[in-house]
Amino acid sequence: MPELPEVETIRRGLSTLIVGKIVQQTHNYGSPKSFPNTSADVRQFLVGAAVSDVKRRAKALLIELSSGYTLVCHLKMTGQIIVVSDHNRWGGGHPSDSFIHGLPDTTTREHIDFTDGTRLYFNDLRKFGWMKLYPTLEVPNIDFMRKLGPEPLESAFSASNFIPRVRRRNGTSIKAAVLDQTVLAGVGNIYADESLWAAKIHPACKVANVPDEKLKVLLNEVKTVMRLSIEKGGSTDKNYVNAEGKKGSYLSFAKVFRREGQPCPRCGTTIVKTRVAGRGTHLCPQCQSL
DNA sequence: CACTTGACCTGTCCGC
DNA sequence: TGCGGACAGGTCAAGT
Repeated sequence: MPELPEVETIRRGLSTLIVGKIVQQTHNYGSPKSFPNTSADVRQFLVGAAVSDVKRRAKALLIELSSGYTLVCHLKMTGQIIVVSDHNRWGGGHPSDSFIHGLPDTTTREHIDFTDGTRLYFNDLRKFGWMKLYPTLEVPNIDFMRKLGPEPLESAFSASNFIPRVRRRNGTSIKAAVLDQTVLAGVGNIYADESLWAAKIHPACKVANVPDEKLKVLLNEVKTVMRLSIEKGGSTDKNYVNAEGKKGSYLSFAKVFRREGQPCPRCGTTIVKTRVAGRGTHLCPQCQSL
């Protein structure tokens, strides 16, 4: 569920909450793999290191350390990263911050303690997410990173760059192509549906049948939708929260996602939910004809 | 090679 | 009420 806007929201939170803090210890809650303290020789680059920066690439968080290592985190579907300060931990927090008061909970996989008493929780109900240490210089070369397409919000990523990339997937549906992280990075199911609706393209339409002009519109809509969502703190469908444990409000601005049975905001036709590219897909059958 | 489907997990919701 | 099954959707591996 965390897509680009959600991960970017977490990144912004982390950069104010943990940059400059020093790792004191880590604790694993019995999760078998994919966590940094499974190997002592790697863990030495975590404990004692200061957080120097927090970056994002696609849907991955990059927590850079003064040791020359980077903690790379992918939240997949249900991952959360929540930072709790001493202030909250000892009862000074706001009563509405129930996530914070309930931690750790049954979904907690790992926590990292900083020397000032701040604690970072990595929660993941479905255990698809991972957190791994890599030498910072090698991060761009790890398999997951090398295959990624451009960041949609980089101004240099224009239609002239996007169109040939999508055309490599001419044989598949436009939705599958937009979800393909090698075409462009960071779009997931929510923002694929939203941007295809905005561009008036049927998600099941073959890429080959979408004219360049429409692909150009689509890229612009992807950018617009992503920017709005970041502004709204991302989408909370079920369990996404930001680094302070708070929900995002983008879904109240969504036009089709999770709105099956409701009228299309553009033409009033009832929004339907179908299956495209193996995913639940929301669309307006009037605006988005095949 | 290009593309699609299933696996990875666990909680929730729906129908019987 | 309880139970089984479908579903949620990011990414990789396996299958067509």
